[in-house]
Amino acid sequence: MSQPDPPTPARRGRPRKAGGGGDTSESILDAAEDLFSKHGFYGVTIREVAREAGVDTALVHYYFTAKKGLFDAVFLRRAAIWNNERVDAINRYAQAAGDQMTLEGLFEAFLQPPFQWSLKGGPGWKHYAALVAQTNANPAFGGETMARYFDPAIRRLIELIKQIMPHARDVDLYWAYHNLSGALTLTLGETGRLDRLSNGLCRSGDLETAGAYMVRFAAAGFRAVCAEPDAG
Amino acid sequence: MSQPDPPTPARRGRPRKAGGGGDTSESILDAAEDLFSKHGFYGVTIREVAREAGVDTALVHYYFTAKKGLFDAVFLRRAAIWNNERVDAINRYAQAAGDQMTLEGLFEAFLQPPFQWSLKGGPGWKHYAALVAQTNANPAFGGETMARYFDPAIRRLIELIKQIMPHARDVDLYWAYHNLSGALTLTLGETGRLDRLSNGLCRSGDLETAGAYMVRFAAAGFRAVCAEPDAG
DNA sequence: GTCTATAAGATGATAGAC
DNA sequence: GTCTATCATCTTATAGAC
Repeated sequence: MSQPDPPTPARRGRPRKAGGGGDTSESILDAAEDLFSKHGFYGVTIREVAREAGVDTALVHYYFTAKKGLFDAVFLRRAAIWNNERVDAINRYAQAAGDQMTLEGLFEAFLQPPFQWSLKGGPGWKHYAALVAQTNANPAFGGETMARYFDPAIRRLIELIKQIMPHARDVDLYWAYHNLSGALTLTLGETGRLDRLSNGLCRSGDLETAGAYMVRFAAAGFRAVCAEPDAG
Repeated sequence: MSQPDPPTPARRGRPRKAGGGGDTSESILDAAEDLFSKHGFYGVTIREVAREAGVDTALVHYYFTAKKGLFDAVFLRRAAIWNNERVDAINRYAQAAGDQMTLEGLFEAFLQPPFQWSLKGGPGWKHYAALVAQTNANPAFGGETMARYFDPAIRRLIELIKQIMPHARDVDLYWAYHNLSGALTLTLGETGRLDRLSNGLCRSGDLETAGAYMVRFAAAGFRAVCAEPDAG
């Protein structure tokens, strides 16, 4: 099973006064991504971002003008990659599977990029996944970006589901997706609540397992919800 | 189908300098509940809470000492009612259904209290539902309260599921619940994202519909995930 | 591009009068 | 219980030297 390339695993140690190129703004984005994903927009100060990035406060304003601009930049940086890869993954699967497509296969393809990156793409991708989850659950910030970048990938997913279940109604599909979306959101947040609830039986950081369950759970859910009505 | 009593629909117009009893602290809680549910802990200032409640800033400190204390009080106020009612609802259902229990019936009972209150319990309960959703997705605040009050109800739910599916393994049940929990969380947030994604075909405020889909989706998901393994 | 210095205002919290 | 007044701190943001 081909895994998506882990794109540019984020740098760990950050050089103060980095000698080389102009990657200062990247350091700032990395730090902001980390902090925003953990504490939300209001829970983070520009000073904290600057300190974490090892740069001066004024530089944050120099590159991103305002705090809101910084947040938008963080959210935008990986949005296209994230969603293009999801679209490519399900398209590749559709092409390869032909009329043997299954919901399970489709969902696996759809979920693999975020899960694999969150696992192996470096800390940046993990933080970004948590940020996406948070933004999906409360689109106060990033609502516009969310719609522009994320919706098309979801619509393409629904198109392909319709090839598998031609009888399914759009309403049913959207409500079904809503259930999947919630599960995905909660999972990418990796809150640790499941660990405690299950007395350590499940670990919310175990994304491989989480993904496998989610695929089976959602596939069955979609089938139940989109089933042909009793009579006709 | 008996609906849970909508307990104390929160007062709408708030009397400045309320003549009567000492319900100042309730006004403060109502205002804080509203604001915290929309903007999170850091996104709300004590001044905003005081203004919304029509009281002085100092009174917030008088009653709740600190901002964190205010948040905890908000989260605690309805936690016991919320969860006791969920436990009662599924116990009543189990009693009534006997060995005719179904996953669908059980989930419907489990979901009804929050959904009905969010719909008909007054604005306070709707705000509280959104706050619970937010806290479940990011337990930075309320993690302890979450565990103490919410976990027992979930454990009871899982016990009853085991009566329906005696073969099911605990790991499978917890991971399955995690999927349901995510869907529930996203739904109670009523973010409006589904409205836009579906071009208005679905409204995230339509909790009746959301609940009906969730029951069918989750029941099928649990069955798929907890199915007896192929061989043995 | 990067830093120092600082403006201009908001924030959580408290002391004390009534 | 409620309000006025205020503190000490932290906030975003900018102007300007290097």
